[in-house]
Amino acid sequence: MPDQTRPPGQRVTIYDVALEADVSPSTVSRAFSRPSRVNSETAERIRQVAGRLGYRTNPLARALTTSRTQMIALVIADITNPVYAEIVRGAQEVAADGEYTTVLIDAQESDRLERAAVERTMSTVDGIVLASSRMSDSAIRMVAKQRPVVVLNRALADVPCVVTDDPRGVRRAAEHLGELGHDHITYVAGPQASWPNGVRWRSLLEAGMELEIKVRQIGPFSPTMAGGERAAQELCARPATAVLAFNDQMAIGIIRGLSRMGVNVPGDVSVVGFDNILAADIVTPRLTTVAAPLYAEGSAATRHLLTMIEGAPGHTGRPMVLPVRLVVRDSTAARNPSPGRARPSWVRQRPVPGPAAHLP
Amino acid sequence: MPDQTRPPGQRVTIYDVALEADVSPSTVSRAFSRPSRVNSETAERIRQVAGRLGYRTNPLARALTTSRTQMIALVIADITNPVYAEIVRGAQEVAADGEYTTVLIDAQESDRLERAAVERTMSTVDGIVLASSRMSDSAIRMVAKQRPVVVLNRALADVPCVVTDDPRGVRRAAEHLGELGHDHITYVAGPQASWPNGVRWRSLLEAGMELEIKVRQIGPFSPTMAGGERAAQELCARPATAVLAFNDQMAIGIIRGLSRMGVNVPGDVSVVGFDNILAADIVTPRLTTVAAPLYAEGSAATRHLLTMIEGAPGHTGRPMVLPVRLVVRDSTAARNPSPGRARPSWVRQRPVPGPAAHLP
DNA sequence: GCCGCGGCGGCAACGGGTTGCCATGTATTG
DNA sequence: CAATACATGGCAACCCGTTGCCGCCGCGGC
Repeated sequence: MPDQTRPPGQRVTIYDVALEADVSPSTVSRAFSRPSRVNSETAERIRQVAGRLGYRTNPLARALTTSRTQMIALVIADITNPVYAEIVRGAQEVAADGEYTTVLIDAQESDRLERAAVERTMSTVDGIVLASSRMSDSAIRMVAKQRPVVVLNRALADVPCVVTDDPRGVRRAAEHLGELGHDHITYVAGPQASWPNGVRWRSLLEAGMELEIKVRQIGPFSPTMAGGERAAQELCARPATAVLAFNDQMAIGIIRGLSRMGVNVPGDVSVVGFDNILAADIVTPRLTTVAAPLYAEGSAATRHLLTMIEGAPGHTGRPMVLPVRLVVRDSTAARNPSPGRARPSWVRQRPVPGPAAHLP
Repeated sequence: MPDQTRPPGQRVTIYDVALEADVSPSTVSRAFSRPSRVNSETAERIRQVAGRLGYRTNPLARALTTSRTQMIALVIADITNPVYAEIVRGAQEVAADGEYTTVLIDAQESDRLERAAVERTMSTVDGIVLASSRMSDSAIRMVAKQRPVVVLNRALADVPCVVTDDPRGVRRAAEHLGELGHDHITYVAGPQASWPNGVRWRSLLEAGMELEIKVRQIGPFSPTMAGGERAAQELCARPATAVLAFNDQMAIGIIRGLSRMGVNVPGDVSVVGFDNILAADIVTPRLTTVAAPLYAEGSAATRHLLTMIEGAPGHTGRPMVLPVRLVVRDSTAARNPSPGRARPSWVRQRPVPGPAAHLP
């Protein structure tokens, strides 16, 4: 009886338990991984002994043969962006329920960093959720070939996807602005590598067509408050009465930038954001925005991933689309009539006509 | 020559490489893990073959013998709280530099959840950073006995700690309010399980003593905007002209709650927060707050952890303390003179005297 | 010519579970 | 009562690297 109270400083293994419970190591193993495969009394006894000895199965050793680590990776574009907090929550909730641990990877808006991190982590996890990936389609497919992958906020053939109904959100925003008398909407673009950015712009184009509202695009800008403030400057050069921003952070930056330059929101310009982050409710004026079901995005994607890991085919047909809704607050208002002037009253510089400029 | 182009669908192992390079598996292993131990030409040849075959060493198998997974865990109290974003950034930066992957765990402000997650993850990681842990001291020590641990935002004997100079921050805030004519400061407490919460209150007590400012405490409240709004209600029952909140989110909630009730900030009440989150700069009025070096906290803690993992003793003497600074913005102002009245002008209810009430 | 030593590579024993297959004993069936 | 099926448990191989130790070889020293 070598291990009376506890083996010295070592970890307790199935061998220790086996010795103590007077069975073979394989039986101990089975008592935990395939309880039906062992007599229930024996199993109970083993569990008792294991509990007494403080045995915990070593996940690495298990993973070595089963190649299942019970870990999934969640890759997000920018942890600094509050939208991801809720997504992470949703994902972790589902993962924890399924006894999975989540490895969070912050890509810092960098294609390169993201690839490197994914590369490094891939072999250690059972599956990957790519939330707002900045990688190329081909890179994603490459990854998907080696591990179960679910892509969030991006549609991609042959890979399971979860997206939000951005076209509908944009449409609702456009309708809202149209009802307020705006006949021209400026889209302030976010990162080109962002898939929703393209969708939102194209949806606006389409909505503009149907609703007979003129649209144009400026940008791209960084999807942050600073990016929004830069956009505000450009907005002065090419004035507008209604702005749809790629996301809330930019929208807030735009409001701040505009205010600093003496432009009144929503008096002179209406601003609509995207995401409905917490801060949208605390800026002045409170931000009208398209709300996405963040938590649901994270949980849906993860749930889907887990079923794939469990062996389900991972239907790659149509992407799963989650509903959005327009939250109307105080940053949008009826268009300033500015009688007798085609351009809003706050224009000081000569408006620059023509299509939007694109930064390199 | 069994594996011409590539073995069917299997992973490439050192055995495949060994066969192809005509050496023994151990030599392949050494070529990667101890290059000096093998002839440089042989090593080069092995590397060539490995490259051609697409060999990647399996981190799990390696971990099994070396018991080093190249992963660390970072446990945070609430991913919804933006302070942690920067901390995570700092930690991940350092970790990535050292070729470590970060497992992020969100404790959701729950002692129980945190313990469970740590328990589950502990055996898979080489070390743990506990940022604002809600666990008990003894639970933390238990964990620290099994793995290298660095604690952030909490001081604890026998465990390496990184903290911010909150006493100094509180002191500066008190001085600032004192200079504005406030002779009474109300501390709005956050979670009791939060270590800094205690420190901040005690520091305020002390500062009040020295500066001859009366202090009291209300709460605890949840460290969120909602918690702040609840606090605002209580503030109406026990009015104050100067408030120090546990953190920025609560401070923002307080401002909103007060505003809604017709109380002017900073006209009637000055509010100071803690952390300097991004939103502090976008509320109206912009929030005066004690700024902590978030990024540095994360990176310092992680750096320390990595040295411990590399075998350094992990000096457990004094905790490492990081400087803070007071950022004065618009939520603090000279005390409303309210001539002829001892209580601020907005008091409608009879003030309740005596020490602060504690919620259970 | 013999000995010692350093460089290099291989053998084999791990690490801690998992699992296919077989042996035993008991229950069921004809 | 024989034959078959099933429930249990053990054996041993395996997952994929890592590493202690040993052997071989060539070289320099005495």
